Amino acid sequence: MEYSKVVPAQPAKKGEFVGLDIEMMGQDAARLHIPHGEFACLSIAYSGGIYQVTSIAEAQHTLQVVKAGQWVFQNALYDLRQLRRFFNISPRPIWDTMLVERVLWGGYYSAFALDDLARRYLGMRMEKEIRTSFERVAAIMTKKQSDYAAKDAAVLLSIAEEQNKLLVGGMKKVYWEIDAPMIWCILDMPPVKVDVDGWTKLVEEFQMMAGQLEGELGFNVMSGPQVKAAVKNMTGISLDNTQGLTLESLIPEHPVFKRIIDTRAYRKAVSTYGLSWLKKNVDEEGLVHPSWRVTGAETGRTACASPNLQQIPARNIELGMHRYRNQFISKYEGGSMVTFDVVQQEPRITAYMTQDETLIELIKKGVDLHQAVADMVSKVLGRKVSRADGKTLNLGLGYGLSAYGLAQRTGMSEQDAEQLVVGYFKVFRGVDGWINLTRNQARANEYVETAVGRRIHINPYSTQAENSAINAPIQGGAADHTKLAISLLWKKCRAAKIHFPVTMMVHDEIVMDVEKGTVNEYKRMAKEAWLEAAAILFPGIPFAVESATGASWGAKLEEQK
DNA sequence: TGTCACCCGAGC
DNA sequence: CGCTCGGGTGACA
Repeated sequence: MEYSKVVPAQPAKKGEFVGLDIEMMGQDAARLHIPHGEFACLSIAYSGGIYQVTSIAEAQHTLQVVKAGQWVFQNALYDLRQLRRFFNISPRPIWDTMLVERVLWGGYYSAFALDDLARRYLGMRMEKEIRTSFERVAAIMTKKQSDYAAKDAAVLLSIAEEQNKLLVGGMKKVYWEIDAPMIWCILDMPPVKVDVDGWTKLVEEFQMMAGQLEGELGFNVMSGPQVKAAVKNMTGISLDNTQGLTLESLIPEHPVFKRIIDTRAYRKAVSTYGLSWLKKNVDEEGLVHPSWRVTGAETGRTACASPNLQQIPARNIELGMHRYRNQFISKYEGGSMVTFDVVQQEPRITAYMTQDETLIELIKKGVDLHQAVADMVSKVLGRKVSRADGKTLNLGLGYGLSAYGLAQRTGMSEQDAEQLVVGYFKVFRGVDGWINLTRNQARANEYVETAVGRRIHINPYSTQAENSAINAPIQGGAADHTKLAISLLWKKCRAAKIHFPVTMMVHDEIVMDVEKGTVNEYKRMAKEAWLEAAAILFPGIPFAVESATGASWGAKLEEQK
């Protein structure tokens, strides 16, 4: 690998690809998303050659030399987050090979690391073990490591050039208008503050309940075999599986089922969300630094890990599990947590995709959708349909709706489920038509698209192909909406020269941590962002958002109680 | 003792 | 019936 150890002199031409890659020494592999470690080098590849600089000052200068180019990173969040520790970098469009690859091949490939891309586009095998060797603490890089880093930058450049031939039409728009701007949003997301004492007390409470209940039951509720044996012994019932839904359907048969379900909830509360959660995820200042992913799911949804803040308990209010959300508080003196969520996001997107007149009419009227669907299906079937069934239908639609699945989820017979589905399609002809059309498209193209053209590949050999074909454009459309809204809000904040307050993104909800006296300004901007994004992506469909303000993230749930 | 498949369940 | 991340269990080396 031929590269020079001096700062490049020749400025990058406007818009030309510039491969950039940094290496850090002595990092902890478990928390790569939290900036730490020693800067080792910045490698750079462009028309002017391949260079490698080993000091922060040279790195800053190098970026100035290539500032006119189109910067290319593999997982830009990592590199930019590190570089921003040392000097300011103005937001600019970034070609992130990993993110572009997800836009191009979401649902087709499942591996998006640099060596996967190198093999895919260049037929090249990369040596993984050198890459991981950077994690070990060492004073200086070996020649081998240095060569490897330089090669990374050159490879990046070549991959970007290949991807550029493919990124066209709707995919180009999705990347530049939705996904790429999210890089800067995530970089600017502040950490989240947790009330460690409150959390600890909660865990102790649940710990006691778990121990007490499990002691009374006398077996380990987390063990499938033990639950099956105990249930057989106590009730004579042979369980196929021990899932919550299965146990729930048996509650009328014997009191043990409810006890198992509740005990499991307490066990979950103290395992996944126990003291180890605090120890692993909260720093000395009570702050949590999660790892957000611009595109975590094949459908385009974001994802979050270490910890995953998109799965903090909220629903089991009966047992008080939602109180975990009360522990997420403002880090400002007198500050507030402001949540904003989209009301019925997926049904609205379904209405846009299907252009079903009946569904659009219901949304325009702003009625209780679950009840309205129940009433209308009830009318065509000539029998009572509950609001709960209406809700199941609305929700199930987003999952690809099948009578089999509906029956599985609700415990109703497959015949009843089939009847409900038939009734639903009689009422919503446009939805029926769109589903058939979309499934045909999936078969013909092996991909489906969201409203703006995000492509999600569908594996025709998967048994779930039919359902995924329906789910993907709806779930993906919702992801488009949320990400676009967040980037619009980020732009508004920059224009107003105020900090970006979004600490969490939970699919159809954002959570902002705002300083005292700024609630109304942020609320106005967030609402505008949600609605502007909806008007861009789904014109003609009215959208509604709801917000709640309080001392914690749980304010919304406390209101609903 | 460590690794892995599997099951389960938290969120949307 | 869709998409995630993460923990516990039990089998196996």
